[in-house]
Amino acid sequence: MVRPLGLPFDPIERAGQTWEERFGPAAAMRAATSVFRVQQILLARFDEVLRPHELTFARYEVLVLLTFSRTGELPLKVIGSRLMVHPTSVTNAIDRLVVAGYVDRRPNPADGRGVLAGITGAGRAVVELGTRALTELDFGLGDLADDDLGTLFEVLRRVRLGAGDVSGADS
Amino acid sequence: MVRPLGLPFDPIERAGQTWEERFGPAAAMRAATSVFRVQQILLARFDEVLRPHELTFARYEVLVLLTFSRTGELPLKVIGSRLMVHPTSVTNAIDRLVVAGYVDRRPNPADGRGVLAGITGAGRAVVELGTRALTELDFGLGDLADDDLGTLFEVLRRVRLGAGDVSGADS
DNA sequence: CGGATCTCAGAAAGACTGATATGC
DNA sequence: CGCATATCAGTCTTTCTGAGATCC
Repeated sequence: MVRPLGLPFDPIERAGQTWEERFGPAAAMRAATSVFRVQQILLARFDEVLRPHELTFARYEVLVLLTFSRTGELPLKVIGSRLMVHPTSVTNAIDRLVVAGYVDRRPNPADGRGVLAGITGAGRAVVELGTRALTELDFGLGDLADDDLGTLFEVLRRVRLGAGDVSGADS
Repeated sequence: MVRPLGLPFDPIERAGQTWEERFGPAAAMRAATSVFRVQQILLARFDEVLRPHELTFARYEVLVLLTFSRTGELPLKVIGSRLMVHPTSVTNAIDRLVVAGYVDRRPNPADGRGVLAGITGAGRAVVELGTRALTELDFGLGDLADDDLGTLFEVLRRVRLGAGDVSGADS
């Protein structure tokens, strides 16, 4: 749980004011800082409700991705690409999911170098529980109206597209 | 630097589609996931331009806060509160800033238990460099118009307020 | 005294580098 | 052969818990 600050003022707004006096326009600084703070708040909320299920949010995402595939298994390579995490982080996450019994490793019949992560019955069960917990939590965004959720997604998507999250058309 | 994915589709949008088929409304999930991804992108950009100055973004924030105080020094307690980080994280960050020569520790004359972190001349110089680098980078948000920056800040502020970032009035 | 401030030891997670075995 | 796919060892950063020293 993130400690509520309970400050008598908004620290980001306060910093923005001083910033404008010293350095100039602060709109980008305030927005970027807000992204950091909100990410911290959301991650703390997610990990809190997932901890009883022996999951972190990162590991939960892996399981969701596996349930989304037709066969319940995916090459580690694909997992890393979709979730945008480092290859060694994937190996690490899968290690822990295997220990928890939520996933197992299988050789990739289509590629002798590759490894498939396959979700187990226990994995499918825990995804249900985690999803219910996160949904009840409104993904930490219960203070936002549907309009705001859509706006937030669209604005952030512009940043992601600029970073090369997507190359081609489609979308 | 965050690896551009170059996927032929938007992985978050794709996940959102499957989510709606399986679990229901996906607006909150898409927005939350976007916050995580954009935070990752911004942090990578920031650390990249700050690394030559022996700074991480977290440490840069500490230095900025110090330059914003009249005397150039603040109790560690206040730093943690403003930047919303754990006390031990503050101790750790200050340790490294001291080693880099950007900060020194001073006893707090007003409170024998407390410690003040004071910025040095080298610290003030490096803040200038870091600020210039981040400003040139538009804080990673160069793809957004001023309207978008304001919208992003406002929407995220609603989330922060709900989390207790601010208790009283003012704002 | 109870409570606040800070430090330390230790654990955990994730991100990353560099090297390696294996197979395309 | 060069290249891709893991994995491993090890480092780094941040976060957190629990304990303690110090002082209000």
